[in-house]
Amino acid sequence: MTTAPRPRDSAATRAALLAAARALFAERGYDGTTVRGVADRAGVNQALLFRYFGNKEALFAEAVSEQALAPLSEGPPETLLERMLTTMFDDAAGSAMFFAVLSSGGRAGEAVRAELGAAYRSAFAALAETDDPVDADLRATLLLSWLLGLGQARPEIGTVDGVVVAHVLRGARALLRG
Amino acid sequence: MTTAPRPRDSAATRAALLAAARALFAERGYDGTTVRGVADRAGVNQALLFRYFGNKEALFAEAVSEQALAPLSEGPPETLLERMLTTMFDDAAGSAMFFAVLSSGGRAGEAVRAELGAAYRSAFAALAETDDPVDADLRATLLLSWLLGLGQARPEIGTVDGVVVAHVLRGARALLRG
DNA sequence: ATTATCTATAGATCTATAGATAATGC
DNA sequence: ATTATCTATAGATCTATAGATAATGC
Repeated sequence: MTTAPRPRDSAATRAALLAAARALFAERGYDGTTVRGVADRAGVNQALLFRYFGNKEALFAEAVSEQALAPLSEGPPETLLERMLTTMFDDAAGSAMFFAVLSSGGRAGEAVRAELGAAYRSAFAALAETDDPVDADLRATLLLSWLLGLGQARPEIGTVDGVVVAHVLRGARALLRG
Repeated sequence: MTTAPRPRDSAATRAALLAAARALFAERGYDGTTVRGVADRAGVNQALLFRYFGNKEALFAEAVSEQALAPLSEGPPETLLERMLTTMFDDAAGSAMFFAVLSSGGRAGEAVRAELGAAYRSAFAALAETDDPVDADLRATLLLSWLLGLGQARPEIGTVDGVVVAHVLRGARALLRG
């Protein structure tokens, strides 16, 4: 019962680890994901993870940061929320990396999380219809909280057609523009 | 540096453990809370926790379930959301046990969480203005997700006066009655 | 010869248990 | 004598590292 050794391809191994990490971090958050789980899912020896990324936190940052910021630059701020909700609830397993970051509790990934949160917060704050910048920021934070909760409850909510998106958009509009 | 042994009072020790557990579970969720952390906070030897509660999960259930259901019976459904938001954002450290349960990921406390979620969901679903019971349930779930996210982001949001409550109520109203 | 992969294990937690110690009630 | 408290430790993870093995490139 000896397993055949992996073909020697460092680029592929690295990519497999990143893909596995993205899937697991998105599904279980930072603490709920073990390096061994990532390595197993990637079909890679666990020690290689450390060889390529150094430690768990560096893997997290590299796996997550780029994709998590992507929605910000893929369209205008006005459609940001709708695009996020659509990829989350309509596109099958739509890579909700954004949520992986936000839901990764503890002090781990603090830097990544802060950067990401600030970027989204300011995007949403700009949509708030209020003259008070503090209030605009607060509303954006409350909206981010909703997205955080939705990300965690997603397995329970399931992938319904456009109904979820419509409901949330209606609530968010009242929050930002009420 | 020997510590004086605790006075022998099993009732007080038990109560101290429950109080410490409530605080930590609320703050860090199930996985983020260690039995040693609970015992230390209670000023109690860690082995006593197992003597009195058997295991971590039983402690969680006993510490959390009663308080987490309390808001349901402390007023009419129409004011449920407002009461929850108020204790969460206005009452200093308002015991948000509800959130402790919801945010305690993994399979731990599954029974407690399912029971609690169902109770709140049906209370909110009854407020949704739709003839479709499935849609009512969906809207309630989306609202619960918001509360979950708010519970986790609370430290960041801070305790502002009534502004947070008003914003969330406005969004929730649009969600349920839109 | 270089370097990707794997084995083995250290060291740090964490939950849980067995059994010793010591304070109260009779 | 009873029982609340404490000591010590087992056993299971989990992150991380050191160093052996084996596949490729020259």
